[in-house]
Amino acid sequence: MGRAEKDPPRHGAEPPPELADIDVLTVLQALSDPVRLEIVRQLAGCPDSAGGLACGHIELPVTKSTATHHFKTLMAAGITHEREEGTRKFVSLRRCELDERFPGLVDLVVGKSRS
Amino acid sequence: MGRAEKDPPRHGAEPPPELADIDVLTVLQALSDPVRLEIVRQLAGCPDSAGGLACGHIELPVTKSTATHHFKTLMAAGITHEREEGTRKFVSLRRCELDERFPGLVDLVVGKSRS
DNA sequence: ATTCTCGTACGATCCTTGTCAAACAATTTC
DNA sequence: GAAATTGTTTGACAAGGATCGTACGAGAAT
Repeated sequence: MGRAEKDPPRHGAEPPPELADIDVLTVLQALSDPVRLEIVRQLAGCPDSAGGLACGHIELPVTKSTATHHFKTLMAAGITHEREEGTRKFVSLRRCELDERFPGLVDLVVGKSRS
Repeated sequence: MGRAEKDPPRHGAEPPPELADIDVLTVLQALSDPVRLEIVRQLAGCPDSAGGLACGHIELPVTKSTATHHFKTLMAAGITHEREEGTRKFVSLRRCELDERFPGLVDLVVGKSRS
């Protein structure tokens, strides 16, 4: 039947929100979970230079379905960006935008504070 | 009878934690609630010069018992400091210490970001 | 084509926690 | 001393959300 849509990702990938549209509370809530904090840390301190880390390469103490949930939460909060490549997915920190919108936040989370 | 203790606050006031002992996660969790965020904002943008705001003067959309719970949470996370005066209690932001331990955090929460 | 890998979707469960109401305790005020 | 003020404590409750297992779907590898 009529395929009106042109090329939507088969899996429900919602449009990445503008960072300006995101309030602090949402970001804080997203970061207030140990697993998600761990994700952000791995994303921040890695050779993400290219296009982020593959989800499967991020080691987490939870199952895959739970990890999916957390990835979704992070992206909905505007913290991460996702890129699909075949059956694999790459997640990356929206570092520049975060640093501009919320100066110091990423450094804080990553643990760049203290001497 | 023997009053061994010298002057313990009748209400269970736990010792204020050292800021260095507090991890980011705890702080983020404490700040990831709309009511507590509102508290911090009122504390940050007020004539708190003296000794903080009286709990009763902080207007919140919750009952007193709920407010007590939030105040406790904030202090346990090292974000606030409390001072008792008679039957009244004054709450204040540990701004200097926070700024040193978590640079930019308070400004972020208060909304000093964006141009 | 069959199988394997990677991630999603759904449903169920369980734990955390934000919330209130009511009873209580301490201090101030009359 | 009695009443009013201020905040705490406790118990109960509901909503949120973190978690898992299973089933599913889409590419990749054989």
